[in-house]
Amino acid sequence: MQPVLRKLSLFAEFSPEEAAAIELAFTQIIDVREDTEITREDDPPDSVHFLLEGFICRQKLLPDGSRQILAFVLPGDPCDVGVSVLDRLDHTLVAMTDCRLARISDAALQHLMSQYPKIRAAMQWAAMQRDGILQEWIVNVGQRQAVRRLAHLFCEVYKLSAAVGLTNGQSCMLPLTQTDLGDAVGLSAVHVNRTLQDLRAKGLFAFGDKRLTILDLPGLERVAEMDDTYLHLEARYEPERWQNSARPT
Amino acid sequence: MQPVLRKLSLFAEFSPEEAAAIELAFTQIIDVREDTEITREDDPPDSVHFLLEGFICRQKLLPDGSRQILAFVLPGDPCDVGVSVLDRLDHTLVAMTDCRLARISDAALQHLMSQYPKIRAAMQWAAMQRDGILQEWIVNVGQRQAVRRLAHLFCEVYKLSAAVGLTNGQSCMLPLTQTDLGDAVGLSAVHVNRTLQDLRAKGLFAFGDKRLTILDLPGLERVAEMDDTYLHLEARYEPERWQNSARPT
DNA sequence: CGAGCGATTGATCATAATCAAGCGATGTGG
DNA sequence: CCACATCGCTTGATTATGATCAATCGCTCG
Repeated sequence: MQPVLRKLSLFAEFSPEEAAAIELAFTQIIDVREDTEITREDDPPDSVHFLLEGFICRQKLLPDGSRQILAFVLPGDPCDVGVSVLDRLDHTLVAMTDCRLARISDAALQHLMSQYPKIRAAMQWAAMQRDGILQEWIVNVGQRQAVRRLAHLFCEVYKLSAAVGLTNGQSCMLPLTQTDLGDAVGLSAVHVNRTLQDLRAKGLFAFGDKRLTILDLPGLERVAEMDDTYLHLEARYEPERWQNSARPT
Repeated sequence: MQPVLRKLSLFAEFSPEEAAAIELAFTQIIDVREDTEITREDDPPDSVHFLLEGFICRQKLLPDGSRQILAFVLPGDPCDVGVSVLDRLDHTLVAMTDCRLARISDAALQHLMSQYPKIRAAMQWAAMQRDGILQEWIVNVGQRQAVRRLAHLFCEVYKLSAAVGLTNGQSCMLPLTQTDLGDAVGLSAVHVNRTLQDLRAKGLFAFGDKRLTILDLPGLERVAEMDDTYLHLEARYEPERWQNSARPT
């Protein structure tokens, strides 16, 4: 199944017509090589990208050269929804692997959503999930200590991957170096290394070869104090809330 | 002017008709007292709130009792847009002062946006600004050291307040204790206290009596390494991108 | 074979947390 | 009206988490 459709299907069950509309909308393909910055300058500013294959980091650089990773983009996720209203982008997208993207014009996306309220609702759900993740990252970096922080990140990535069927057995893609991990959770690479050793010693997971393998998910969740409400993986489309969304109360 | 209209007007100039539509949509008023948790349980789940007066914190509590503040909600800002698609809320809203809110049904909001593309664009702009702020908070908490962190927060609050005319001279509302500040930037209250003393010694601002007074904005911005691109205060509605938004390319 | 990158280790340093106590203002009940 | 409790701010002393600096090792790749 098409990755975007697979992602949105977590929230709503789509009719064949809707599924076809989604598949059709995402036919313009762009391939990007590993380590490329995916800026939008070279691209019409009235379009939006979705990731089909690969792994992307949203990140920001500071004047002193340090880097903060803001989010991971997994296949099926939008890269830059909504940015067309903006004057200037405030972050960078970096391909951590070779990636395949779908480009869609803003107008086409608007059209898709106005034709199919269910698709609009699903896109909104995806945006809410993204916001929830951003918020949880603030919590992670602001409150948790190193071990918990990394464990939490691993839980999150694994659960998101598993939800859209991107796992092989107990493992999922995580093409990051220890330095990258540090930039994601606000720790130095050295400390990440030592913290990973602590965690590995507990036999909760294995991390290497660009993959994360979960050995003991409940154990990892306990260490992470994971409460996955914020991923909203159980949210489902409730038509009665949406079918009359074009009329006021 | 109505706070929501004032906020959205940062992005787009509204016709009298559009302005009237906005004013009309936000007529159902709810008053909330200081220190109240604004949950949505007592309220229809198909509605959304906007803050008209007061100051609200979005926050999350951890199992060990620690708290992370995720965002500030200023007059004119939406409190909970989009949550109607969710199964469960993943954070709490707390009124830091007595507040006045406007409630609007999801359907009415959808109607407003479908009638007026400019209003839809402005709402999307507000959402993008919110996301940008969330991202910058991750950077703040993840990368910056204490002095910079607090300075950055102060710059942000002041600039956002100033943009919507919520400043008196050089001062704006900031009804937080030092403990609250700590929970916002991921520092202990003790360390906030000491850091504030450092900053005060530089004569950049004054903070007390629930207000923040800026004495030297350029100086404060320098300390904060503030780059306010992420607030997108210069973004403006470009009709050519939106007027045909209902048709595909 | 040499260069470069990522992982690893050790040693030292620094930022910020924690613990503990005191102070001043405010508010409340006797 | 006073005694007392509470809250927020402040200060000092100590601790700890994590950063920084520096070096080594293994691996891949040109």
